[in-house]
Amino acid sequence: MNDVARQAGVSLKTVSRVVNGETTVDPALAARVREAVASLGYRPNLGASLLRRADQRTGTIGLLLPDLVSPFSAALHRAIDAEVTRRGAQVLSGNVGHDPARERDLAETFARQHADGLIITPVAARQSHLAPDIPAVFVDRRARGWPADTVLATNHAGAKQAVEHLQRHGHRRIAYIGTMPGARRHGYRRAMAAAGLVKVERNDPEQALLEAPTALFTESRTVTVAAIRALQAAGMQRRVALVGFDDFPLADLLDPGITVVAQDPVAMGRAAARALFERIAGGTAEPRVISIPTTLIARGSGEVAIRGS
Amino acid sequence: MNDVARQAGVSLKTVSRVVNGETTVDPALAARVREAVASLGYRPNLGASLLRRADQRTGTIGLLLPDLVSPFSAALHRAIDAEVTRRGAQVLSGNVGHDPARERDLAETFARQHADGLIITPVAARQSHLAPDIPAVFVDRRARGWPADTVLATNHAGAKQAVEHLQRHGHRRIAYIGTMPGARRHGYRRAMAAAGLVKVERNDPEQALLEAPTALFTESRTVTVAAIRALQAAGMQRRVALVGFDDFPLADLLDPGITVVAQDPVAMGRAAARALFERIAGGTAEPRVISIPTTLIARGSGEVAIRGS
DNA sequence: CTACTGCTAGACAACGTTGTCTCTCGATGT
DNA sequence: ACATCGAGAGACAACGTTGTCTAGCAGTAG
Repeated sequence: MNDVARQAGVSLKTVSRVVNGETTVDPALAARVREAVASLGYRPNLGASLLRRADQRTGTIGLLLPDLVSPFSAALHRAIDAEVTRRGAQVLSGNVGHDPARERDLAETFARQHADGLIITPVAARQSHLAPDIPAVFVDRRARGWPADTVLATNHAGAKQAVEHLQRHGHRRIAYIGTMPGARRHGYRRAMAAAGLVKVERNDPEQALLEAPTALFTESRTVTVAAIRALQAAGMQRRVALVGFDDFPLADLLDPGITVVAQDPVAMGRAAARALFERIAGGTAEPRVISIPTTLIARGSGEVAIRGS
Repeated sequence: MNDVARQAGVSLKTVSRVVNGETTVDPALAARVREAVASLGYRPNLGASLLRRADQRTGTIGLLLPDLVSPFSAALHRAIDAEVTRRGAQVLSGNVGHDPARERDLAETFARQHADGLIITPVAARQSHLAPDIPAVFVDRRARGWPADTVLATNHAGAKQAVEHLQRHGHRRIAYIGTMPGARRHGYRRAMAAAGLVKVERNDPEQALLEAPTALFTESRTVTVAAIRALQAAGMQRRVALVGFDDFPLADLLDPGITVVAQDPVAMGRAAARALFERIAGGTAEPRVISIPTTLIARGSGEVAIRGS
């Protein structure tokens, strides 16, 4: 900035004024300054600026996601990005990859980079490591040890709806496939108990098929795909019904099309971004949970007829 | 830092030493300092540190991708992330979304945040806007106006291989579907010309099918999926052959499985990260192009028998 | 017992920027 | 003609940190 001032023949402070778009500068001087800025390739030092400045905003939002490859995360990212960009800020994202240490490191990095706020799908056991002075919003999972707005799909209701859908199609031996505790599993249990049916819960489709179920309900996209493979390998894709939690691309092009409980990542992302901007603006309301409804999309695999045994 | 020094009863500089892990501090003092740091929730100011510091490294790599939703980008991101993390640095990524202005803004942001380097899939017409003092590596596309290492798939050879594969299966009316100029289209033309066949190039599968081709070669995943839909809609998925450029999840579960020319995003990401670290370390070799081979994966759609017409 | 060495810890300046204060100069009102 | 005012521009300090220099002190050799 010194060099710019020298080349433009003005004081340091005047350069600062021009760079910051203050109006109390003679247009002729301002032009000279801008010219010097361009010719020297001057770039303001964010750190120094932040150091001195009162308003600490950087226009940057940090996004921490556990899995970049998942279409759900990707859609969420895109929705958040759209909403944040619409408000003139930027999203920088980091890949946590289910590693608690990386969640901590990345959050720390964003904090040091003076992100205005964070949107996080928590993977660590507790989130108490987060910087207390940076607003955060959680999405897709609940956090622990750090009260903040949380955006969730209606996991329990969605799972219940999926199982009831299978029950309506006559299924009574419905297996749950998945490895996580949580609302989806709980929704399955609730629906099965309500109908007086025996619960069958397994970690993977191969194990589940040993129990001769007539229908499968899968906890997540990964498991759904594993189940499709297992059914195709056994040639049973038209004999055993399948409903998966979480939609995915090409689900409609498979044969049969895969019936899913679709989340709404666009609405979730938008809600998360909005909640975050409210916090950044100084909102101090009690932390709340925002629920985004799921939708059952019937495509065939969830409606295969039950075999007379 | 002042507060920490006061609480620990030491000087400012000693706190600095402890925070930076210098060894010339009495262990007892260091322990007092660390305790004070923890109890006050002190977080060093990156900006101020960078301001004073000689070594300007931040351990941060910026990644600019055009499309988060594409499995190729996601895989690339993951591979880069793995390689960068392995070297103790972090990746922060931004979604450019095919918008040249956002490419510029995000690159600018990363520059201001003192990223050590950038990995970019260029979308803008020219990359001359990039900060000259920050090493950059391009991946998946060539840049213009900014010489740097570039990692590319063997697009020309891959396309040629795909078309030759179809020719070997007896196809003579092979349509190219895609909208971009470039090496893939050029590879198609080369292979067709070499076999003395008539080129049919169209923007979308519906138009291409009007020409009654016996085989389709699609330029990218998006187009491949559109072609699958079109073929299924017309019930022709077993009569018209299809080879797509770029692999995608579930390609093997479709019926027929989709034959593709697979890129190797893992190798590409790793190569890009390695090239970048060489530049960061001060490598000044002539910019080079690193080619990563593609592989044809036969799954059925590219091998459907040609109908005796 | 003195001079020297080695090591720890503090004082001070400087990094690049901006908030505040002050100065200059021309315009306005009486 | 004189006092007053406002707008534009510069001087200066301060933000939080670290590189450099120096002071203090204990241990060691002569």
